Amino acid sequence: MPLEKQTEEQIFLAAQRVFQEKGFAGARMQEIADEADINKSMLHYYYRSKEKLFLEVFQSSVKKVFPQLIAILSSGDELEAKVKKVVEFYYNTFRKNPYLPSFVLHEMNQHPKRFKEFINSQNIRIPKEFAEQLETEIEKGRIMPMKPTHFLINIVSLCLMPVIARTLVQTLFSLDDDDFDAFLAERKELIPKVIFSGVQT
Amino acid sequence: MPLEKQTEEQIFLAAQRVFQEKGFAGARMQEIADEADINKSMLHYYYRSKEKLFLEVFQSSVKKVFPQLIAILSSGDELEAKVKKVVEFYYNTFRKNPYLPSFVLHEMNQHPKRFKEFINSQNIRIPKEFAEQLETEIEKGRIMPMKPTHFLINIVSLCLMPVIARTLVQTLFSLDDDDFDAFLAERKELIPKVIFSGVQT
DNA sequence: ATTTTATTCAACCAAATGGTTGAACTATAT
DNA sequence: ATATAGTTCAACCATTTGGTTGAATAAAAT
Repeated sequence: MPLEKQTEEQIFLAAQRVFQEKGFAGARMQEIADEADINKSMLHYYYRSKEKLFLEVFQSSVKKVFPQLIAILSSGDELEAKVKKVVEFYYNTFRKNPYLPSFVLHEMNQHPKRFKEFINSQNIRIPKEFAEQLETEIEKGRIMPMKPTHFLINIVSLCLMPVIARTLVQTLFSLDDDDFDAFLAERKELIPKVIFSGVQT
Repeated sequence: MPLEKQTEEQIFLAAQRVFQEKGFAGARMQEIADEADINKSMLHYYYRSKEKLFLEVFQSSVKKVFPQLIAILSSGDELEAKVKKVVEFYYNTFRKNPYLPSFVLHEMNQHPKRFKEFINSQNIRIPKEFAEQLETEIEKGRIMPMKPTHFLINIVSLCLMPVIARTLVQTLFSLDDDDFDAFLAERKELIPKVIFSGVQT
C-alpha cells in the first residue's frame, strides 16, 4: 500500500472536515494538520497552499452534488420518479455530510465568479428534456403551471433548507438529534407529495 | 446632533455590511474601519472587541427576522393571509439585505449553543394557535395532512433558499441581476399557491 | 475660565497564522 | 551496496491581525 497516497488522502479528508465545518476563513492549517495527525509542513508538501488545498476540497464537494443531480434529471424516468430520486439522493448525501450544503453555499457566495467558471467548466447544465417533461405534467394537471426553474428550486429548497438550518430547526422545535433524524425522514416522504399535490381549482 | 451616536452608528452599519458579507472569521477589523471611514482604534473604543461588535450585529440581524415572523404567525389573520404576509415580509427584507439569511445561518451553525441561548432569551417560539389553525385547514382539505413543523419549514424553505443560493440560481439559469429580481418577484406569487395547492386525491 | 470628560488617531505591540527550510529518514532503482 | 527520489518534521520566518497606548483635540460641566 503506497504510503504517500495514504498521507495525501488523510490530509484531504481532514481538510474536508475542517473546511466544511469552519469555512475557508475560519479553518486553520494547524487544525487540519492535527486532524490529519501529521506535521503542518506536510500540508504544504502535498498541497502547496491553503488556497490550493481548499480549492480541491471545494471542487470535490461541488462534484459530489451537481453531477448526480444532473444525472437524475437527465435519466429516462418519469418526472415523479425523478423527484423521488432527487429527494432520496439529497437525504442520503447530507445525512452523511451535514455541513456540505452550507459549506458550498457559503463559499460560493464568497467567490461567485470562481464558482461560475467552475460550474461552466464542468458542463453542469439543466437538461432541456426536463423542461419538456414538466410541461407535459402541467398539461395533465398534475402540477400547477410554473417555469421549470421554479419547479427545480422548489424541490431543492424543500430538501436543503432543513439541513442548512438544522440548528434553527432543532432550537425552534426542541428536537434532539434523533428527533431531527426522524424529522428529515418524514420529509423524504412529504416532499414529493407537496410537489405533486395537484392544481388549485 | 450628537457626534458620538453618529460615529457609533457609522461603525455599526459598516460592521453589519462587512460581517454579513464575510462572516465573523472572514471579516477584518481594518476593513470595517475603512468602510466606516474612521480609525481602527475607534472600533475598540465603542465596541471593546471584534467578538462584542460581532455579537451586536448578529443579534440585531436575528431580531430583524424572527420577531416579525412570530408576529405574523400570532396575528388573528386567516392562515392563507399569514402565509402571504410571511412571503411578502421575507421578500422585502432580503431584497434589501441579501446577505442576511446566509450570514445568520452560517454563524448560527458555528455556535449552536450561543444561538439557542439567544433565541430562548428572546422568547422566540412558534405560537400554538398556529398549529390549531393549520389543523382546521387540513380538515377542510385545503392542505395535505402534515405536522405544523413541516408546514412552516416548507414556507421558509421556499422563500429563503433562492436568496441564499442566489449565485447558484443565477449561474444555472443564466440570470443577470434584473432577471433574478424578476425571478424572486414571481416566487412571491407562486409560493402561496404551492403551499395551498390542495390535496392529492 | 478652568477642570473634567468624551472623542479621535498615529504609532506600537503581542499573538496567531500561512508558509519555508534544511536535515533526517525511508523506499526504490540501479 | 549505493545513488536517487520521495517523505517527514522541528525549528524558523514574515505578515497579518486584533488589540493597546498616550497624546491631541473637542465638548461639557464647574
